[in-house]
Amino acid sequence: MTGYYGEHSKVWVSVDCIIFGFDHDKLKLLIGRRQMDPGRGEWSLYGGFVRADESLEDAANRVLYDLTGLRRLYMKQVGAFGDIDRDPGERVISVAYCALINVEDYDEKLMQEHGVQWVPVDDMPQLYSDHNYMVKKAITLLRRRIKSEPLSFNLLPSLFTLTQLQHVYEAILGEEIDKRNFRKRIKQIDFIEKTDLIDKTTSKRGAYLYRFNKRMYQEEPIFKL
Amino acid sequence: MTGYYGEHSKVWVSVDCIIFGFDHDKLKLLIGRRQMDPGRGEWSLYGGFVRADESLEDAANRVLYDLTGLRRLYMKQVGAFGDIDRDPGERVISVAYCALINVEDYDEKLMQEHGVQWVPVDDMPQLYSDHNYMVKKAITLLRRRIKSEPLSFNLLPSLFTLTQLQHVYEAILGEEIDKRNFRKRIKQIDFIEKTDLIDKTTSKRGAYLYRFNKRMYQEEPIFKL
DNA sequence: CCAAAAGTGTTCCGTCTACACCCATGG
DNA sequence: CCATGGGTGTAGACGGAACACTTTTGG
Repeated sequence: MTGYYGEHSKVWVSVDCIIFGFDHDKLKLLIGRRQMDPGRGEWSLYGGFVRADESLEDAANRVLYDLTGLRRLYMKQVGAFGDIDRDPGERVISVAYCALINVEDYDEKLMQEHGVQWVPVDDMPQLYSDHNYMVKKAITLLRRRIKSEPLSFNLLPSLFTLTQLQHVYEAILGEEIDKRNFRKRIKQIDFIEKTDLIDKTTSKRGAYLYRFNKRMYQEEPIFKL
Repeated sequence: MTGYYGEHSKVWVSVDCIIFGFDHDKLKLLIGRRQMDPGRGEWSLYGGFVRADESLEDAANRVLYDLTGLRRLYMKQVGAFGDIDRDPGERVISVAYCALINVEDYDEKLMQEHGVQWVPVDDMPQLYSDHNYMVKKAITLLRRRIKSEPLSFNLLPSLFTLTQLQHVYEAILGEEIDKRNFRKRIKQIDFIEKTDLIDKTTSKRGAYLYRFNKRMYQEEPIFKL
């Protein structure tokens, strides 16, 4: 290696994935027991080192795919975390990514293989290193973004009821929303389409199923809830 | 080094500083000619490598201090940039930080020593590597933040007129603001204090000077413009 | 027949926006 | 005395928040 920057010291760089799901009306986080030293056995986000031949996004996607078997998930960078002692073993700089997935898409078997599980975000254990801080930042980001970006659909099946959608907003924002006002606003959004399908799993009467029309949104990507 | 993570490859990590100033009613960016290979002579943000004994924030502060001689500047992380080929020399991951400074605080001599200068953000040259992209992200971030955080004062002297303040908002948001509506809103904010000093440099009549009371803001850090 | 979730409008209030003229002063 | 930037108020539009009852149906 006849590099330009040889005199400077290199560091390890990892990516950590903050994976949110939505289940039983709660926002949940996917964590597992750390399988390597240092910190073996502690609750931790799922992560991995960045390889020489991949970008940060690629690394995050690889880690996500490895864990979930899913591709093209919604993903956003939360930030870089670089305190010297953040990792108890070595100096490691980590770039955190936040991903949203529909829990139904996640195969239970894979989950057990990797030893990870869903925990409610408002009842989270202590995590390895600065992972709690990363999660906190990710949630702050989510709360800001959900009002101006159609994120919520990534947490739901492709067909969903308005009640479900409202619960997603309530879970992320951490506050109750008036049903009538909520539905009024949703009706004005033309890329949230009502189907004539009815879901009877949650009530006797049944509720109409809706769908997020991504194409239509992309033609005019304006969203304001 | 008997490390835990020995088998993984390390990478270079740098910080790049996106330094904004406000002058002549325009938002400006501090850039210079790159003094090292590769890319020597190209316009570039000011940056440096992260050392083994400093956090990312420390590194950014060191670079900022080295360049400006100023400490405790307003600074926010913009994000980590890690495309494989982003640096034409080697694989370098860079963490960008956005800083706001009052151009009057910046010694002209230091500026010349480092060969940097202020350029208007809406008339920026092509920059080294992905620096234009970083700047674009930083501006997007600024625009969002300026509505909910009292950032603008970092770009102004400690005493400023309401016209100056309005021009900061206009420069960052890129749109004109109605003078009367603007001043009405400012009056409701109690941590923006009117002094009985008058600035006569910009008009014959003179304009009252105002001051940002940081203490008062921190007691009740709510800001909404 | 009743429990449980789905669905539906109106009123009020506060906030944002548009808009034009007088003031003070230095040169 | 006039050119220049500083400073002020009001009316109408709009959007957000509060609020309660009817419908459907499986068990």
